Amino acid sequence: MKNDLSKYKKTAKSVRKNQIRINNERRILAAAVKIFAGYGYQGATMRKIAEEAGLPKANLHYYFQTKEQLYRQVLDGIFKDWLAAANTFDECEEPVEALRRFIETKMDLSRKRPLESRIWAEEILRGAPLIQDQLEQTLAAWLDTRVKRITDWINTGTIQPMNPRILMYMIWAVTQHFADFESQIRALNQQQNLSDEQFAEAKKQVVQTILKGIGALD
Amino acid sequence: MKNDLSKYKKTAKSVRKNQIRINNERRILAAAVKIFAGYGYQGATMRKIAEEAGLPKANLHYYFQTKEQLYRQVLDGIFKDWLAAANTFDECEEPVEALRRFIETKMDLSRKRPLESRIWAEEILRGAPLIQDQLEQTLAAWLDTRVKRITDWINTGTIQPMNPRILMYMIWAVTQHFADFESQIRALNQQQNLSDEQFAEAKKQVVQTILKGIGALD
DNA sequence: ATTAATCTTGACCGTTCGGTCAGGTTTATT
DNA sequence: AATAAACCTGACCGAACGGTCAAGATTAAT
Repeated sequence: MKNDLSKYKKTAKSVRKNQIRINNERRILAAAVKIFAGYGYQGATMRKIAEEAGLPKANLHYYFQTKEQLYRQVLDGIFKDWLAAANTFDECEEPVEALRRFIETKMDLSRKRPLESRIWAEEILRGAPLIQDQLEQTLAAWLDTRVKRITDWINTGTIQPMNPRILMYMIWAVTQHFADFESQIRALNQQQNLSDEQFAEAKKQVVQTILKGIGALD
Repeated sequence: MKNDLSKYKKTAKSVRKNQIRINNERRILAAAVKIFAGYGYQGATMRKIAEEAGLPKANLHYYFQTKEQLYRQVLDGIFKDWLAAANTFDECEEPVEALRRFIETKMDLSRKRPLESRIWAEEILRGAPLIQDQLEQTLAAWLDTRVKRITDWINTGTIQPMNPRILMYMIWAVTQHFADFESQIRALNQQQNLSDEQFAEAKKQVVQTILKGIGALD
């Protein structure tokens, strides 16, 4: 039980004590993101993560009992970031601006955190063995409320009739593509990652195409 | 050299002889597609593939020397199918119809061959270590000629100005999403895969949104 | 019927994997 | 200064991996 956290009561003592733990957990998680993104869950090894973190392998198991637990914490962090970004959808009452902000935020997330996007994508690709619950509950609930909002817009004639779920799938697909398929895009762009200018152009065109595609522009 | 194929000269003899080989290679490749799609390259094991094919593991190594060679052949087959489907882009002179057919064919491919799409996606996700050459050469050349066609349409005022590459990325992203993220879509659809009707609706909306989005409709 | 080529397979091999553990070191508390 | 809690880590373990091989079975050619 050397790893049992329940003994940490909220005293000044434990708060200070936690500094080492917090620090090392952060290092390990950052290394895990890199390695899981680069090799996949099965391809990633505790040794590679330990090397990346600059710690002996046994030390990883002191903070995270198993590889799967470490991976779960990585996934949790990604999901939280994703939800935070996705909630930009609610910042605006007006459909065009709400969708524009949502798409732009998702594009920015793909640009800034491609590793996390790839880890998520691989998990889904493998059938979401570890995150099915989150998908069926948290994500499904998130989607349901946004579908209702879009349905309201349709019913009030603000935007044209469509299936809101399919719209959301399209937005997710396109925005995440720039992170998940980065290596393919690079190969098709003279072996160069998209420059900031190219990415800005892509972002603009994606927003424009989708908004115009659902009849929210013109 | 028990696996050297160079000894097969084009005689009646070798043609008949090959029947067993052809048959077993097909079985193994079909099993490999299932296992690679379900577990990823690293997660797939020769034992699992052997079980799926109903053959002893050593027999796999008789037909395919290494796991990597087997995987390469799977990728080759996928790439050929992909190119064949993609060439529907050229069947029509007129932009709306050409794009519509292309999108629909890609959607059908995602519906009928989701496993292959997932294997391809995972390979790209991992940085395309084995298919970089194909991407940089064959796929880049394919894309270049289609970009030229779209540019012609733009220059003649048939469709509105845009970056054709980004359009193609969007089409790939959206169409492949229905195969690659199938498990996520299922989780958001009452744990049910899209029915034929739902998929047909998605296909229609995807075509409609993209074509309208680039100003090719109305 | 004989021979040769091809195909089949259980048993085995070296390597690497995730994970464990005893015992030492550092840090915090009294 | 003494004690306890937390942290650290080299060495080790059983299991599973990709791959090999010798020897037998099957098929085709003569």
